[in-house]
Amino acid sequence: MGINAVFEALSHPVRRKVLALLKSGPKSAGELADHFELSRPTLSVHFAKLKEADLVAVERQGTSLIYHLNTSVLEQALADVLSLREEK
Amino acid sequence: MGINAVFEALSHPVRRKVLALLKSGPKSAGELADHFELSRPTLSVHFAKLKEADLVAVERQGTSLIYHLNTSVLEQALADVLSLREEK
DNA sequence: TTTCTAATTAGTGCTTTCGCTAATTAGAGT
DNA sequence: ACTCTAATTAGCGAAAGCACTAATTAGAAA
Repeated sequence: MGINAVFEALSHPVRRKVLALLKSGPKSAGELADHFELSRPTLSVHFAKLKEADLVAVERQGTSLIYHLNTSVLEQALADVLSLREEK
Repeated sequence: MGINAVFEALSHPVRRKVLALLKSGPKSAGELADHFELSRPTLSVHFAKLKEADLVAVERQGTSLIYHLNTSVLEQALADVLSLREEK
């Protein structure tokens, strides 16, 4: 996993937009979903991939799940693109 | 097209390794292929995706095709990751 | 033109991704 | 316990990704 999952996660436009939305601050799943014309379950799967790549962190707040952007992991991916270092 | 193709291209480890190899200078398709345990046709398709994303440029030299890294496009992708700007 | 080498395109099979609807889990409020 | 809302997991079908072998294109050299 690791960097592979990160690039895989970044490969889909919806997931990149989710990250962009989180840049301005943490948001609930529903709040994020309102920015797309996709079903909640579909978005939920996208969230799961971002979480798997550790690009976001989740926190429960009552009945809502709040997603946070994990900036450090994103910046690491960035550094890897810059230097074109490869995993493994 | 555009940024979408770039991130799509970056999503596969083989293609990222190709870019890393090109960092040290232009190389022919065969030269690149020697670094992988994949068939030439398979690699050829990977090259095509990198070309489609404009991450590499190709130049014919006799019977060989020489691939060059297109640094500016790569750095643009990098900038996009940094700022999390989204296309469209 | 024939031949050889370098590389790509065509065609196939398998696996993964992605979207949907339906069903399930989790917490809050009554 | 029941119910409502928020969100995820399960299951399915369509589409795309990836690797292979076989066939094709392009240039160099005889």
